[in-house]
Order: sequence, then C-alpha cells, then structure tokens
Amino acid sequence: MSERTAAGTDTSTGAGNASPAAVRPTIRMVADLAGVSTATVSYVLSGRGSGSKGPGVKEETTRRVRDAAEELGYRPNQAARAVRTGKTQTVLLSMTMLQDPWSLEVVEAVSAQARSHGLTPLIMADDDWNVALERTQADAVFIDAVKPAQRSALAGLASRGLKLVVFDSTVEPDGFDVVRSDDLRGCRELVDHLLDGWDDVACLGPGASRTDRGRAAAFHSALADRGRTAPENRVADIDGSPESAYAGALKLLTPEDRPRAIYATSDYIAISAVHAAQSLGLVVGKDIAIAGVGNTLAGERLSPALTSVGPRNLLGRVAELMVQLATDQRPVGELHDFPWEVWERASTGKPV
Amino acid sequence: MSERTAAGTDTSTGAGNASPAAVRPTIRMVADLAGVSTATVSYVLSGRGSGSKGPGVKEETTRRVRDAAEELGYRPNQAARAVRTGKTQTVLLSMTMLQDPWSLEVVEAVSAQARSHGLTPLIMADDDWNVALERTQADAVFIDAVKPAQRSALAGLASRGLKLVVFDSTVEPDGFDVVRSDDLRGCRELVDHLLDGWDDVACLGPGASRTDRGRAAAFHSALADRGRTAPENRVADIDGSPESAYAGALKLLTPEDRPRAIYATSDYIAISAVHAAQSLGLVVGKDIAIAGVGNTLAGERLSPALTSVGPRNLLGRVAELMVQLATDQRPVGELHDFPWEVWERASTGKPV
DNA sequence: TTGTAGGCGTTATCAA
DNA sequence: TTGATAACGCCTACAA
Repeated sequence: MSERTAAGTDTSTGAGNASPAAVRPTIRMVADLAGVSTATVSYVLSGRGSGSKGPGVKEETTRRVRDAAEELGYRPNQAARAVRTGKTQTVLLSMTMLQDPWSLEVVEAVSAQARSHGLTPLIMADDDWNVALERTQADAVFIDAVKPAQRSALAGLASRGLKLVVFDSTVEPDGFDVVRSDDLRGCRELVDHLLDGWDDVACLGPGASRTDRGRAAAFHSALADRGRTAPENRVADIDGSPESAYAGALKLLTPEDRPRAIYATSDYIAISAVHAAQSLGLVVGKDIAIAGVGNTLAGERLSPALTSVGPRNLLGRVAELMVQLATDQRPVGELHDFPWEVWERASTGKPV
Repeated sequence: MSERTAAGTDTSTGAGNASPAAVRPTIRMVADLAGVSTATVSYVLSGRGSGSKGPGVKEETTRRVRDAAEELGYRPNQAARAVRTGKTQTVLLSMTMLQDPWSLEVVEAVSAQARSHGLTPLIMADDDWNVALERTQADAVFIDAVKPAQRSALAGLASRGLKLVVFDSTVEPDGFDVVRSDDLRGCRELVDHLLDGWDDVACLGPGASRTDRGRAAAFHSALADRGRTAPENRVADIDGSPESAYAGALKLLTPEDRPRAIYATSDYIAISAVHAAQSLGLVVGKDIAIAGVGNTLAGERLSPALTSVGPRNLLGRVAELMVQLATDQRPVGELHDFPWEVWERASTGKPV
C-alpha cells in the first residue's frame, strides 16, 4: 500500500494475480459497471429502491446493480456513510469489569437484540472511559458504572449528541438515560423471607466489591431487627472468586450442625454453593435451601433453579432501550427504575 | 433532534439553557470564531502546526485556535476523518469466548499497548464474525479462533484492505497475518519433566474444550512411552469451570496416598488446584508440585508462582504486532511462530 | 505563515 | 424511474 514495491519497476504485474490489489471498489465503480448513476446504486444497495419508501427502481436495473456490486465485491464504506447520515449502525458497551459474569450477560443480551436490528455491538473494556468516549460515534452507549470523578463528564458527552445509558444509582438523568435498580430493599426482602421459613440461615459472602458488602449488611440488619446476631460459623467471607465461594460453602456445610439455609450475596456465589452442597451429597431444596441475589439467567437455568431476588428481565429491557435510542425511536434523558422482586424457585424447596 | 418539540412553537428557548443544543461544532465554526481558515485549525488541532513536519503555525494563532476549540467544546468527527485518511485510530479484537480468562489477558495486553499509541481498542464478542467484520473499518483486527466454515472468508476480508491477525494453527497466511503457537510439543516436554522429577504424577483436566483434551493426551502418551498407564485415581476430568477444577483437585488430594505432582491442562485449572491444596493445609512446591499450561500472567503472579509451559511473552508481542500493523509500520501477510518453553517456578519446588 | 479549493465515498434533494 | 449535483466534516496540495 503505502510501501513501495521492493526494488521493482513494474508494480502492476504479479503473474495475473486474481486479487484486485487493495483498491476498494467504490459506489461509483459499481455505477459505471452497471451503467447507471451512483444515486441508483445507493438506492438499490441500501434497500431503499423497493418498498413504499423510496423511488422504486426498475426490476431489471436492480438486478444489474446487484450483479455489478457482487462482481466487484463492493462493500459500502461505513465511515463515508456515517459522515452523511450521522449514524454508525453501532452500539457500544462500556464495561469496567469484563471478568464479572454479569457483564457478560449484559453483553449477551444487548448484542443479541442489537444484531437483530442490524446494529453491530462493540465492547470497550476500560474503567477510564472518558477519553475513549470522546471519540466514539456509536449510535448508543451503555455505561455500566461511573466513578465519582467521571460523574461530571456525562452531561458533556450527552450534549455532544451521544446517546448514553448509564447504569448507576448515584446519578440523575441529564441529557442521558439512567437505569436504576436498587438492590438493597430487595435483598432485605429476600433475607426476611428466608428468616421466616428457616430458623438457621447462614450468609455466604460478601466478596470484595462494595455492592456485595451492602448485600451482606442487609443480612445482618434483618437479623438485628429480630433481636438476633449471626454466630461466627454462620458467616463465610470470600474473595469473590468462584473457587473461594466454593470453599466457603464447603466450610459452612461440612460440619454436622450445618445451617438450614444459605443466603449468598450474588447468584454466582450461590451457584458455587449449590455445586459445593451437591458434592457433599446434599439435596439442594430439601436438605439445604440456597438463595442468591441478582436474578441472573445463569441462576434461572441452574438445576435446581435458583431462588433469587432481582428485577424482572432487566437485561432484556436495557437491550430494548439501547436499540430504541440508537434508532431514534425514543427521546433521551429518561430515568428507568427497575424494582426488585423475590423469585422463589426450586433451590429453596418450592418446585419450579 | 429529528423529533419535533412537543406541541411547542418556540423550539429555541428553554430558560436560557447553557447547553448549546445538540449541534456539534465543526472545524469551520472553530475557524470562524478564531478568525482563521479551516486549514489552520486542522493544522493546529492535529498537532501538525508545530514540529518539523507541517507548516509551522504562529504561536499566537495557535493559541487563538485552541481557545476557540475549547470554548465551543469542539471534538473532531472521527467518521469524517476516517473518510479522508482511511484510518479510524481503532483496533478490533474479535473474541469468541470472552468468559475465558485467556481472552481477557489478550484484551488487557493489546488494549494497553494500543492505548499508549493513541489507538482505541474495541472488542467484538461473537463467534460468528463474518458479517460484522465486513463492515468494520478498524485499522487492525485480531481474530482469536476460526471455525472451519469461516476459513475461506479470511482472504476476502484481507483483500478488502483489512489488516487481520489470526490466532489459529490450522491456517496459513494469505494477505493476513497468522500467529501460531503449538502447545502440544510443549505440553509433552512439561509432562516429561514432571515424570523425571516425581514418580507419582496426576492429571487434572481436561475441561470441555478440544484444546484441553489434546493437552491431556500429551500426559497419557508420555506415560505410555515409559510403559506406564495412569491409574484411575490419578486422573480427574472436570468441566472447565473453576469450581469443578477446585473440586477435582480436592478429590485428587484428599486421600492419604495422594500424588506427588499434578499436571493441570491449563494455568487456570492449576490455579484452582493450588487453592484447593492450600485449603487442605498442603504447602505447594513442597508437599505437592503443581504445574499448568499456558504461561499466563495470572499464573506468574500466583503465590507460589506457577510452573508452566508456554511461549515467551506471546501477548506482548501480539499487541506490538497489532499496533505496528495498524500504523503501517509493518507489511501484512506474515507468519509468526511462538515456540513454547517450560517455565519452572516455585509451585514445583524451584524457588523464583 | 496562512488561505483556497478539491476531494474522500456516501446519501438526499431535485429536476428530468 | 433515473440522473445531476450538493452536501456531510475533514485533510492537504498548492498558491498566496
């Protein structure tokens, strides 16, 4: 390309190579080959040549254009298209903790929805997104967490025309959308439910995160409100990794006088606990009740299905929101609150 | 924007709102405000106004332009820039298994390098990348796996001008780069090394993947070549998850007559095994030797550091390659072979 | 040292 | 039903 052909004089030979060098065919070349104007090619190729919308193009012309495009291997230049239309056909997910399974569920949910609408989902893994988002031109951007120092940058990005969906409970809409989903009230509800049904409930977690610690606090305050405190052997702190969750669950469950129920501070921790219990020969939902937090897909799919607390279909609705924003089917700047509910499933005894 | 202001007549008021609507400032507005031409703005803002390269712009003018840009909150339109220059300042990582920790290491390594060169790293999580890559305009693309059906599409993408780096050992360069790193020979070397030093070696793994099964096979063939076969209680199949690795390791290590060394089919499995051993009170590197495969950062950072086998700094070199390709500092179409070596560390007894 | 002007590959508005 | 042609925002010879 920009390199000079090594020491050669004739650059265009090459034994009749089939590859058309690195010259990318443009819409004009297609037009020339098909014997029509670039406008017509544009109509045909952007699917606007037929249907009720655009200026119907004749069947025969359509075919000629398609053939020419095919023959040249034409692919539209997205950058040029974006300059003209202001759209990139792209949604961006800014994920600070890609190693977190929840992030992957978000990615999965939004990607599926986006793809089905012709949008390309892209991920940006950087907790310091300020710089990178300045440049992006995605049609909609999801931000999974905002650090205090970043809070002020959001409105600026939005005023630039970027459509932001911010998942954070410490922030108010201001030209961008906010998805809020308060977990603490829900956690408390779940713990109360467990304490009502089982006399001896243990807490597995928290892991390292602040979120987890808040969820563990809900356990202790629920106990406190009943005039009780948790014995030491009914609490297992872990570091957040699946293995340490597994190990922590073993520690809780191995002794003879094991608890009757386990409240885990996330679904993923709960899933590890279910596996640990099963490895000890316990029947989950009968010998031991286990519940998690988050109402994740992974928990719902587990066998036995995991009792949990969380919003109804949060991911699906976020995905839908992203698509609607990207396609201008919805105004920006709204607050979306997803209340939490308890989902009782087989892992605490209730059949599915 | 394209929505009409609800039932209102006057669209421009709004109580003297500070935000300049959603009209994005262009280079021309900056020029007008600074009282110079767009060319001068372009020179200044792309840093070409000073230095030996471009047409040195006067100090005073530079300042005026900078101020104007600042005041308007000007941000260059990447799409327009891309049309002109053919570069997007972006590298794309196509990752089929984002849940795999190795993928995250790739992301981490390439991202860091890319960012330090002013390139924005983006991730695409879709094992079916054919469609999406057709549209992308990234300056370089990393592909972490190619399914048989996708093999033929690679050359096509490359001939379109895309710079591809394909990580796959079943494919030859053809207008795109290939990174190859044969693990089997290395695995065999590691197993031989273990068998030389310890009489009783167990195998932890494989997980679900084909890669893992090949690595387990290396264990058995090494044994076979010495006229031995692995007793049943010296092999633990797992499903690839950290918990099952942990559980598998417990099963190997809990009985009195435990093996003296464990060969795990990946570093991540090995790390789970180290944790399991430690939870049993064993001193890894003394009571039990544990080795993994892949020579990952996570293993190197473990305590004790994990003996492993793998290429020297593969990720760093891949990252460098991506940047060089993206910035046209290197021709396309090369084969990069990264041979594997055994890295003996503290987890098998040798001090760091 | 700065400005003019042309062009990158599209899409969209007209007029034919 | 189709074709000229003017943008879109930016970069960059070249001229001044």
